[in-house]
Amino acid sequence: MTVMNNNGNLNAELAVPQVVIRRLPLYVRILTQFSNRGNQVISSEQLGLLLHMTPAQIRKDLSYFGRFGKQGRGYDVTILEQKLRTILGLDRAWNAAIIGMGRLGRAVVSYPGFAPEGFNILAAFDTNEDIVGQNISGLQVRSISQLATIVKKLDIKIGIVSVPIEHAQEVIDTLVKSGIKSILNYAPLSPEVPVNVNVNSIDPVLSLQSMTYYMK
Amino acid sequence: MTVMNNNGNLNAELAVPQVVIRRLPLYVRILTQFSNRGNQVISSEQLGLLLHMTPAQIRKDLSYFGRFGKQGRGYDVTILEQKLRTILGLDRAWNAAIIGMGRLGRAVVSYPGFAPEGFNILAAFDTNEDIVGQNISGLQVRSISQLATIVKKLDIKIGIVSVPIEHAQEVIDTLVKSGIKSILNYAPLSPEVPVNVNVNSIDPVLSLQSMTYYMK
DNA sequence: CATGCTTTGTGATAAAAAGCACTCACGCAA
DNA sequence: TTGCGTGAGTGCTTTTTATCACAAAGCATG
Repeated sequence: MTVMNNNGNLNAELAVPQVVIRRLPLYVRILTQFSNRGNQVISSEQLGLLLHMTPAQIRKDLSYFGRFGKQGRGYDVTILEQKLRTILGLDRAWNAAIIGMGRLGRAVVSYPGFAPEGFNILAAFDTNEDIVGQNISGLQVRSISQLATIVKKLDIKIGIVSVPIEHAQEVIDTLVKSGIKSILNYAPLSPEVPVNVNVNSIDPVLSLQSMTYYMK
Repeated sequence: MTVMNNNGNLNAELAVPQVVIRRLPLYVRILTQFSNRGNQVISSEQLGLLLHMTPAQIRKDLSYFGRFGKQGRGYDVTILEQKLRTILGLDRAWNAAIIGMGRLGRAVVSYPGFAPEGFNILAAFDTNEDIVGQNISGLQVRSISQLATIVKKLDIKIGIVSVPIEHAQEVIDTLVKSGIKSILNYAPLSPEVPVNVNVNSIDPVLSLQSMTYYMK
């Protein structure tokens, strides 16, 4: 794709806004459901209805990546799903390691939503020597000192942080040092990471704390 | 506060953007930490450093609610924290009920992050008659048929949904019918709710699925 | 194979959000 | 006191995001 950006530079690949990227998985999910119900074609209007967004936004979002629809008809559900999965890198499996095997960590590894989507937690770590060595949900808990080695050996690309807040930054630093570029963080802080590392935080308390604003 | 909005109408209360509301809990959290370390004053610059955002944005956000700082000095940590807690409605406790006491629900009720922030899960429900009646983490699991009664009796304002996706919409409808206006949803769907009901979804898979885009 | 209906793809426009930069309040020090 | 340095508050500008609206494309139907 050759584009001209607002500085007039040719061939500067137009970056896709992050908001758009964050919506693509929603589209994938709906397409999967829709296809499972036996539908072959879906319009941006139907998608919008299911996702509570305007059809125009969906069409715009998709137009960043190509022309997937047919005028007067809509999108082929299976094809669009496949295209989006490829764009997002969901056409392959990703290996993850989890650090922190306390209550939260145990809940995360036993959550059945990851594996069907191709996210495999292959290794578990902890700093507490009482926990290290235990077998939890089929995972042998290892010492954090082995992190870098195992990350390389098992081709782990994603780090999941489920340690208490006071150890979170330190653990994240260790993950970064071992070459991890993507971190799913369950600890309630805004971690410090290099710009080329991606952190996404799961924080239900923040969600509740903003909802209460509307409850008075 | 008397303001003139962009239609020229007087006395139309300027709505605070939702993005701003979603950032306030972050400020509260940092202020609490900062105060625990014995600091009495914080500048928008320091806050911005800790939260990875520009000082200007923080000042703008706060200016929606009043003038809390002192020029040449910064913000009194304790006072600002208290003001923000009041604005967000965090100066009181909120009662919640959880629906779905499977693996996920058990993990949620045993998560120790809610209570210290004033979110108390006072009741647990399930549809499965094998689970109803059990005592889990000190909560007697009740039948969903009792939801509306208990919501009233215990003054429950928040519903937490941790049922499998196939029951989620139905459970959310039940919550709405029983008068709940705020829902924390752990099921992977975009639920259908009336406009006056607020749903916030916790969805780690979506997070992972957008991170993979940047991992190729 | 024309006609009408539908729905995409996309420039243009509007709305929302973020950031800049300046004024002035405040505190401190001499 | 006065003068200086710092940092809040805010109007204005820029950037980003969302929406509009319409031309063109595809399908169905007769």
